[in-house]
Amino acid sequence: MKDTGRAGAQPTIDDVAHAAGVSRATAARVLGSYGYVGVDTSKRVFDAAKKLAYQPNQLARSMATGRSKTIGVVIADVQNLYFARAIRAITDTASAKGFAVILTTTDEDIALEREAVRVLLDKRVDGLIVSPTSSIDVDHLVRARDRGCPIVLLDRRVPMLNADTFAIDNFGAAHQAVTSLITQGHRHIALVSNAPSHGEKQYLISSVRERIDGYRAALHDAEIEVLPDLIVLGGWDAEKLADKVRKLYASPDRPSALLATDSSVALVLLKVLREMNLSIPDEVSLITFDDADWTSAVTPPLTVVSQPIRELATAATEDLVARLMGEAADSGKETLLPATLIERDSVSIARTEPRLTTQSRKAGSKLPYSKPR
Amino acid sequence: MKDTGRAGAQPTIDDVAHAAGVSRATAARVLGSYGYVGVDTSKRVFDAAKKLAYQPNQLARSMATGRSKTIGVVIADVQNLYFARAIRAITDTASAKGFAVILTTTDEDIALEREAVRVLLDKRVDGLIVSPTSSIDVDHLVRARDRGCPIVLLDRRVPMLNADTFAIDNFGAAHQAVTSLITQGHRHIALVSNAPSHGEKQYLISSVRERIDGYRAALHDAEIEVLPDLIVLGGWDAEKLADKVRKLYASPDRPSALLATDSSVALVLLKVLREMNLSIPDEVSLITFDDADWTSAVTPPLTVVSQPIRELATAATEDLVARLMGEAADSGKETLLPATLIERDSVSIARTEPRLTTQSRKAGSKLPYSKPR
DNA sequence: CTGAAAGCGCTAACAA
DNA sequence: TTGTTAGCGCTTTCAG
Repeated sequence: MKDTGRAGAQPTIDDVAHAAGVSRATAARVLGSYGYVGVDTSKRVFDAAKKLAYQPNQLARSMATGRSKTIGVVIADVQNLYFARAIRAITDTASAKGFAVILTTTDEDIALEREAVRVLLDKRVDGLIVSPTSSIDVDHLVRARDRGCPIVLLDRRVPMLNADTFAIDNFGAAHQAVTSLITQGHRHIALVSNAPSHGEKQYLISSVRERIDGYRAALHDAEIEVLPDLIVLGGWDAEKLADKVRKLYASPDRPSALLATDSSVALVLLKVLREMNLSIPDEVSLITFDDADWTSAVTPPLTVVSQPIRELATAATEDLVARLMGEAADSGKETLLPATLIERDSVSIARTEPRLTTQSRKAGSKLPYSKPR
Repeated sequence: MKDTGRAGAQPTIDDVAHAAGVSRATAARVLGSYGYVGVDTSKRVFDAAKKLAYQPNQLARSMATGRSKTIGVVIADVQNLYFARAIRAITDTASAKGFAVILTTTDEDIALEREAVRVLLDKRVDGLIVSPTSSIDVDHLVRARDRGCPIVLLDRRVPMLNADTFAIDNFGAAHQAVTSLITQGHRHIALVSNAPSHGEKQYLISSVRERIDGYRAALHDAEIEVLPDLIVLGGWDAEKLADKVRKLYASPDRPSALLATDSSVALVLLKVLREMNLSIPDEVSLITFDDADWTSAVTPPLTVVSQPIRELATAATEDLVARLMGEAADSGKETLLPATLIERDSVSIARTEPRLTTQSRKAGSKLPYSKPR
């Protein structure tokens, strides 16, 4: 049913050896370029290989060497700007180093993350780049590491794991952003995230938790009270997040400034503010993490905390590869690259007049706020 | 340092067999759930496996069965909205079917595409989902298919390959979009793409080519002359594209409407129009392919041609998997899912007055077409 | 410098 | 029902 008398498919190294009139071991040596081989023998083998269009079977090679030249990537969702950029950087640098990338997605679900890691381990990836959903629910990661599968962490920390970690200084970045808002006179600043609110503080994704801490610290440093209601954790359903934000703006003391923990949150904010007819930056100032490509296309262009995503992911991959190549080094190192506050037009000076409440306002001021709905 | 006297790492199926007091074959049977096995033997094996935390080595399994339970994905760039959504759908449905996904990126470079396919073939992926850069430079794909690696195509066609293809009706979608513009009175409509202009028409990515054809046909149907200068192919450098658009708007007969072939082009357009102080939709109407999440966050919200990306990618993956599972069916089938024109606020009625030229204008007449340059 | 042979961990006939 | 035994394609001692 197949073509020639020969078997249906791929020529093996034996075929090449045969065609070149050498032993399999010799063929393997020249094809794998190791050991000593006579120059003319070598040529014969190469020729034979080319003629047969020989493609080494990586599976077999992996089987024999114990290394698959593959790294596993575990992230929440490729559609998220941060991860999209990260993955691009990872595949680029991995393939430059001769590694392929298996991609898995967790949707921030710990069960899916466990499953993903299991699959990756079964496939015998040489190492893992993960952006873990939880910083405490990490037994699967610990086990992976103990089985000899190196792990590097991206964007999020896992203290227990003692793995190399690549991220920005989230605390500092949030602190800086909030401080810049305070400097503009804002005192009623909310932080909005799409991380889920249920559970204890330590269940939060570490980067978000650190941003919250930075936010609190900045307020604290300015002697502004931290109001719990101004920290809104919406969960991953955009519509629910939107509702919470609407509620936030229905209350008498509306924030005059917002800090969004990522660009998809910013999108929700934009939508809600528009539907409530609140103008940026006149009525509400806004800063968001992540400089998505559209942030300067909206009106007004958004002030953002820009993360060096590509650099982080590249560094993470290089670190992992180095480790796989045997360059030991002790793990647990943290690489914190600087984030940049890019000031555009979504932040303005807070009005010096008292904030408007539901019932009254002063001349020269804006529209009365009407409870939506 | 490890547990029992056994070696450093992963327990093998032999270990399990040993621990359960059965032969390797039996252990394999229960673990692989095939063949007949006694119920209590089965239990013993399971227990042993659990106790040893046995993880089957997929590499070995692949080696033995000849199938790797892995599919390769070859696309241009994860950062592109279309591919990000597609990949999400692919990984989701693949993993639901028990397949892992190796991701490669070509950046629309045929050499990289070749390389990617080679790597994937070496890794013995069971099948390929590809969005090929070229519709004629496809020998590597043909070879892959001939080697027995099924291929399904996403977004783009390759006539020579006779592979199952999943896309929208690009011709029809573009035709519809342009027609809707014409209906609003526009007659000077440009199509803007970031596909590279060099080379012959057939070197264009097929989806873009078809959109251009649809654009021409719509104009033709309305008896509007097709001006070559109104088809701008910018290449993948955003800045160069921006320059071409600036040039387009520097000429006396500026288009009153634009069709962008994807959302990243739309972003460039937004930027240029803003910097030239041209307002949408008053001075320029705009429609773009792909309903990126930000399209309704900008001012004004953009009218878009929305593609059912997730559905397409899911269908493609299911098709491939079915094929891998042995469900033959003849290949070459084309699945064209409907795209939707979502009308928002970036299109308005063309002014009936003559368009303004830099120096003068006449009442009621059209602009004379001047051969640019 | 080259060849023979022993695996890597698993599957799949074929026997028992 | 279970065990024996070949491999899958490649790497890698160990002799020669």
